[in-house]
Amino acid sequence: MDIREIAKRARVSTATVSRTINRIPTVNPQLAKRVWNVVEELGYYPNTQARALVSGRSRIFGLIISEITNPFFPEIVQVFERIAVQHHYEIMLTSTGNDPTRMETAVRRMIERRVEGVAIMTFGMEEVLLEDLKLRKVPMVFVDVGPARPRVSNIRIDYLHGIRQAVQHLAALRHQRIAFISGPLHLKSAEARKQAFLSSMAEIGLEADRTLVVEGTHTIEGGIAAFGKLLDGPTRPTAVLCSNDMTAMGVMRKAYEEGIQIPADLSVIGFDDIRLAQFVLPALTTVQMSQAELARLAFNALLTELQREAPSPTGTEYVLKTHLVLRESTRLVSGNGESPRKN
Amino acid sequence: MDIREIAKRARVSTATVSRTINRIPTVNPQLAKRVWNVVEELGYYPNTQARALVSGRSRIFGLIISEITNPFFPEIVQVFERIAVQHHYEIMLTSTGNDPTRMETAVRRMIERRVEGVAIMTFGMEEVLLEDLKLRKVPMVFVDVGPARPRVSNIRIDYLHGIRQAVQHLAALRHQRIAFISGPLHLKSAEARKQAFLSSMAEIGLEADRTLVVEGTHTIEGGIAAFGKLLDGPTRPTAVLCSNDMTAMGVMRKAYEEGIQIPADLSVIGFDDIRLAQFVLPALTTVQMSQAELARLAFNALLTELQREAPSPTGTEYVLKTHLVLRESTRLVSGNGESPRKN
DNA sequence: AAGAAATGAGCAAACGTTTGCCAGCATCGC
DNA sequence: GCGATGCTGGCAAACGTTTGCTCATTTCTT
Repeated sequence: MDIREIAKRARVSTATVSRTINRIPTVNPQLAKRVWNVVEELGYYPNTQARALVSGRSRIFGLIISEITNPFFPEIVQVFERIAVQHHYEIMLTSTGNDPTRMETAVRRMIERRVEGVAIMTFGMEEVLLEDLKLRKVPMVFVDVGPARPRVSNIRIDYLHGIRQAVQHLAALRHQRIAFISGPLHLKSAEARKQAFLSSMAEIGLEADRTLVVEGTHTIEGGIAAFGKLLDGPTRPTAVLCSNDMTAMGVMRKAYEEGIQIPADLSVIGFDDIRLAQFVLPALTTVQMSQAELARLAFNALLTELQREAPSPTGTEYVLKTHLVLRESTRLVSGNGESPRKN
Repeated sequence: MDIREIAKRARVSTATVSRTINRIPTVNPQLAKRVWNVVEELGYYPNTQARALVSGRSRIFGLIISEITNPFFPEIVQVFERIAVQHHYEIMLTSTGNDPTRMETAVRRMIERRVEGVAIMTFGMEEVLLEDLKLRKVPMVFVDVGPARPRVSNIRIDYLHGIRQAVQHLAALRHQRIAFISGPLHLKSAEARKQAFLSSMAEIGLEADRTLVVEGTHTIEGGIAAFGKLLDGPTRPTAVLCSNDMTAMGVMRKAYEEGIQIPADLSVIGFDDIRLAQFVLPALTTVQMSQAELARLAFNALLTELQREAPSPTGTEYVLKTHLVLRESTRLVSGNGESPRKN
């Protein structure tokens, strides 16, 4: 059941049917009515691939994330999808697990489907893999890569704002031995968060003890391991700031196992503010980076680039702010703030 | 840069290029080599929409879930996607939030993209909305709807097995006042779980106190509310079995607020075994329903139906077993098991 | 050695739309 | 009343593939 069938039954040409369906205003309302009736009656749905083929527009955006099972991402997906649908776009989703091979095949599949743009929400991926997309002049949007380039936008996260708030909050609660568990440091974003921590500490005259800065993996397991390392280290922190909420959950888990009470014995702050953060016990004080806003920015970046006639020579940069949200996992440092000895 | 370009440069016909790319064995290896070289050199990627148009196969499966932000679903999506890619399928994902309108537009979009099949992993959706898909003879797979029909498969979840284990586990720990927080009862699957609970109780001669069976919403918030109702009720449970893990997390949250210790004062069991269940504090004893397995079953159901020449008149039914996994949130009933009075 | 069968490659017709161009007709200005 | 000007709607050519046929060439059969 195609457009010709409709045309025949409505006694018009296929051109008119096409124009009717696309709501092109030049068609006589009476004819349009005839067409719509037939469309209705037959339950006709236009074939998107034919449309895409001739119009050269697939109406698909690619969305690359690192792991859908990481609670940080579903919200991004949700919002991105919702906006996409509103704009009559479909989204092609892949989680690459930060595996270059999967990344590569994902890019290939996207090109084959002729995506009109792709959002790479993976927080620091080897850009080499995206060469093919650049070649084909597909608009892209990254988060946290260097300066934007023609046709590729960048969303810069203002880590400093939120992390500085977190550090000062901790300082206000008289914490001095503040630990930081970073993400995997080969990710630019992880490095940036760490730097933000370091400079926030310096700013208020607290020296960041080297042994209190350890690397995690942005996972619960990583948090458990990292906090274990901290506990085994020479000085025990009274507070720990984590590079993401999953890591913080790992810390909480490990603390639970070791009989360390949060927030009585230890304050912990997360990063991201995933929805779960508010339901964890105790609810997690964390630095919010709005996933919804991120998704919105990314989609708009793509759309904007698409309707720009000449690509701006420099590309556009967007900024997303972060800020602290207070909940239950931080408290005034206990005792005199002296280092409790390990047993 | 299309297939004609390749053909010209390799001095063959487009037909040969097409056959080469599709690895049709009748083409002379020498020609094939020439073709591949040009393909390589030019970085040619075939246009999927053109392919789909002429071949009549979109190589897309629809995947409908209720809410991607519900931690139960990402794993399904992940596994489903992975298998799909292996089979050179793309997936078109939508979360409907159980909203009929969104469901409707989702179905429409899927038909327009000419999906070859759709998996409805939504645990009980009004089937009316899928009429259009049935009309077009698109294979479908449901979970927990009635008997399978031609072209639509059904995955039946064997709730009884796991829930019976859970109830007996609780009974073995001397619990008598066992509460049950169901899902929203308009969902068939929620109803089925409740029935499984009731019959499991009956089986071991425990009467299920009516005031101990309350309805939740399959969310944390619902769990909080439901457990609140339980606490306000005439008899306090010593254990509560939840219709999903989110609900259980709500119960844990509320218990935390009320100063009720888990598992010391209250045992709680979840359902689903989402990954988070093992990281919650204390780790949640729960009935596992493997999301990976579910995804696998669904994909295979679709694929099988697709390569069946004549649709089996009856449709196929698959079964997914559930079973209890023991963790930290259950314990021998405290005290004498007598009802502690509310204060 | 000659005809039959098998093999391999090309021609061209689809697939279901959109859209540039043209023609028919009505309207308008004078 | 007649030519010029606008509107509408139709014709047909794309879009980039796949694939049924056909035909030339090679290999087999006897």
